[in-house]
Amino acid sequence: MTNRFYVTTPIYYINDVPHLGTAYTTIAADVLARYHRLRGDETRFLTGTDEHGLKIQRVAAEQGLDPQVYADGLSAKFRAAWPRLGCAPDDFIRTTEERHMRGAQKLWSTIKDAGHIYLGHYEGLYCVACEAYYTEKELALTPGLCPVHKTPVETVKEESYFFKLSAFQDKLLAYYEAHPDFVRPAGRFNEVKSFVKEGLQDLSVSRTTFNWGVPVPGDDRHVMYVWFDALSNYMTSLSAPEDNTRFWPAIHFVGKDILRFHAIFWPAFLMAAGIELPKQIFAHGFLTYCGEKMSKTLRNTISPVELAEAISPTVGVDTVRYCLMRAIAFGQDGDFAIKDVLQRYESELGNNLGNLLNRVKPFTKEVLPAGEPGQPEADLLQAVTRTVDAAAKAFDDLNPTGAITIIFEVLTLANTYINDTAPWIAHKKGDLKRVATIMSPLLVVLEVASVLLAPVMPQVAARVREQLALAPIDWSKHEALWPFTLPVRPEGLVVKGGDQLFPRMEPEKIEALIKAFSPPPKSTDVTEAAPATTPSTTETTVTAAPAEATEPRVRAPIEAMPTISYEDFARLDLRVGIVVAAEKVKKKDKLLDLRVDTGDAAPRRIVAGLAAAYTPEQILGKRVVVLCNLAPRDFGKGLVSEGMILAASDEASLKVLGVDGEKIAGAKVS
RNA sequence: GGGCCUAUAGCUCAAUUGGUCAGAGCCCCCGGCUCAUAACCGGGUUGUUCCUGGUUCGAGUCCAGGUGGGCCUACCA
Repeated sequence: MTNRFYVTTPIYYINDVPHLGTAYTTIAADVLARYHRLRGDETRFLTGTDEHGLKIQRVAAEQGLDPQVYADGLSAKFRAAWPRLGCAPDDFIRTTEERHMRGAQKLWSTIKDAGHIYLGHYEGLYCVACEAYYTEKELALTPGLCPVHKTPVETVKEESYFFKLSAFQDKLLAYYEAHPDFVRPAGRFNEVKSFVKEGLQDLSVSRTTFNWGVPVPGDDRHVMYVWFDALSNYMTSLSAPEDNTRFWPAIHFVGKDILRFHAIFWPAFLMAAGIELPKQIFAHGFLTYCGEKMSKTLRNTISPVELAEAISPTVGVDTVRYCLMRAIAFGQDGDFAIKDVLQRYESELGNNLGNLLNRVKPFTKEVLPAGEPGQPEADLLQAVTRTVDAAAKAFDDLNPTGAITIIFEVLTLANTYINDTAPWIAHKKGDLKRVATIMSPLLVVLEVASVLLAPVMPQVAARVREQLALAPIDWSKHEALWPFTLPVRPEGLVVKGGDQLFPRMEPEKIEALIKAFSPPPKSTDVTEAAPATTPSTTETTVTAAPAEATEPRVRAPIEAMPTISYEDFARLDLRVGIVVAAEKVKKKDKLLDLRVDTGDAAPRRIVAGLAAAYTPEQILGKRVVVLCNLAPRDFGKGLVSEGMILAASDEASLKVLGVDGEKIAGAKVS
């Protein structure tokens, strides 16, 4: 029986460029796909691009382009990037392709016919960049602005189709229970489970506010929600141009940020359609680069392709692939640092692997008749056999990091073996038979390593084999390793040799690489904006969100709101208030429970989301501006707020409005 | 607030279901070798396994509580 292996990456949204993060996912998928090909498994590796959505439609319009033309250009960048990183997907799907749109519509119709999609209404504040609605509550700290993008949200009311996600809560939990490896690593699975246990709401799965998407079957006014559209790619790729549905179910590689869509929404869609669920969803960790979070600037600056080409035109790509797989335990967060890459290039790849090949060459110019293997030879061959099994087991367990570690251990053993057997002594004596005996297992080590490392470093593997005069790797099935049989080299075979695989870098080159691929200095535009300020008088306030600080600060365009009359304004009962009591609300991180004297008979209670910006002590006694005739708001447990304290906010902080001088409580504000 | 993950040598990380002196690489020191990319091999130094309790014949591993770091989620008039 043929084993099948179907691995997918997310389809990448084309408003971004291919960067280290997406490269990591894609390379990991490629490594596993290559491994399974070697095993002779029928293998399919899918990646692609997600091209629909309001955001693309708008940007294209701004540039005066047809959205399809715009998408064509960006998608092509992704398609071109992967081969340059040694990745060879079997299919590259685009959500704007006819075959995908047809397939997504078919999935939709199946789910609708089964009664799991219904027509309703959705009203809310929408962020174009997120493709998501926000509740007003979610925007309290940044009124009118998306908390993620800091751009204005838009009030949108639309008719919408809904998916009955709520109906699948129990079925999902039951499925999770029955399939303990459905999501890996286990910790991530726990997160998914607890999210589902907290309750699922029906999901709005269509939009009418734009038309750059897959039309809803039978209702052209609607296009599908991007996630419905996007997730279906894993199936639609299998149906066209030829029938590959036998590959289903897939293993989905995803970043942990989009795990929820893959581990909850997607399985629910599939259940609704009566389709088998994915075999597994593997959430890998996030990378930092040289210890820094992946900010927008970093993403744009640090190009994995350019790094690979700068390291070496021949083995740079494989070096990057190797380091990504080796340095970061697959599934965990990790750091990718240029210094670490150069270190591993020299030490592990150069000294260990490259040098091993090099020191074998002088004794194996031609394969000569060998004598009976002694104990050291037998031991080394034993180790090789064990390595093949152990490495395969690691790869099978989606643990490329472990596989690499195991393979390099046998290389160290081989180096030890040469030291111990000292072939140069026999060589000097002219005992060529002894030399051949010693060399024989070393050639086995290198040959086996060339196959085992091929998934990670296909180019390097090819070069090793070329130098050893071995046939190229058979990517449809490399028979010799599984089950493992000792390779026999024909006597008289001339070993080609060749250049060093990983030539030592000049110190100048190392320095230049470190310089070129170090993270750019952090943006200091905030201080630059105030040139008159000398450093000594600069405030040393600790800003609240260090993660955001690394992002370039782009001032969001202020969208003018509709004009109102004076009468409208006069309806606001605005007064000066004095905070006379303040305490934190228990169990609510951001809420302060305040008593404010607004000139009424008694201080009024106001619950305000200010705790992130003010401690009770800081706010106590402050003169603030209060909107007094706002409808009361109940926070539950008897917490009723009878007004609102005006505050100004930007992405950095939140400050209440004050009053100059000593105005009395209750003074009118207009 | 609810939840998840994580903490092991100077650095990066390992330690099958609780079971022999807690290991490896890098760095550093000493020695060996000279085929090889000043490479290779051997030896050595470094640990309160974050803290406090508990279960057990036995805990890095399990339990409870705490601390640091990361993340998911909720409240935000």
